[in-house]
Amino acid sequence: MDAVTALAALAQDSRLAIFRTLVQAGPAGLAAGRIGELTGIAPSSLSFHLKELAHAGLVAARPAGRFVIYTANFATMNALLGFLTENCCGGNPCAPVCTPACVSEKEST
Amino acid sequence: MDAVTALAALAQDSRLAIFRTLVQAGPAGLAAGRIGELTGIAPSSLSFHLKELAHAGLVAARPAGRFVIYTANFATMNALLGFLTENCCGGNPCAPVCTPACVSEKEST
DNA sequence: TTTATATTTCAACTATTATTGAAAAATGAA
DNA sequence: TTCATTTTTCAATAATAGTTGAAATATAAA
Repeated sequence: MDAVTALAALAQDSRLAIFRTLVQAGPAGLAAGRIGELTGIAPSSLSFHLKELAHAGLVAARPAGRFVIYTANFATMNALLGFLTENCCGGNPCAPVCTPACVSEKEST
Repeated sequence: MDAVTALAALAQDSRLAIFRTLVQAGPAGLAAGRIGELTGIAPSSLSFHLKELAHAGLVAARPAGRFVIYTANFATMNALLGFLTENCCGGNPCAPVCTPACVSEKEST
């Protein structure tokens, strides 16, 4: 995982909105068009940003008929959170360092 | 907290290295020059990036003699992590949603 | 096959960001 | 006061990113 790539993917209004929408949608995901409705992003722009998120490994695409279903990649998200807080305070007992924040059904193996 | 601002601040090699160094240094923080030594970033560039991080609320500066001590802002960091995972899977029982990853002494009140 | 729907691709434009080196400001020591 | 150290500011340069609208692709329905 490239943390800078993932962070850059999230560091943008449209993409952050898309990603959070998918996190909240859970492992079932949402069709591209539905994401567009929920976020108010134009199709062209939406496609661009979904690709950026996919490139960063933060979302996955799965064709379903003439729809494309996008889902958040919870493993990447958790890895990113872990990376940010890695070895916090030099490992000294400073806090409850608990990282995984969301685990989809498929990834709970 | 503006999440996009914080993410943008972290979405850059030098700044991510600086921030993680400060997270690991804990609440004691580090002088600017020491951060430069540890990360290999030139003074001018370092000053620029520290300001970006401070603007985003991710680090704080504290003068000490002719040094300036920088510290990570753990509250902002935790708020950011929480924002990313907010209402994960629509609130359904999908995972151990535990967010705070690091709490400095001063912020444990 | 024809039509409608869903999504992606492309080109053009505008705006923002990172780096460098030299100089300036602020503080403390001699 | 004079000198050395630490950090910040400034100007110039080079590279990257987001939006829009029209057209293209692909799948499904009539």
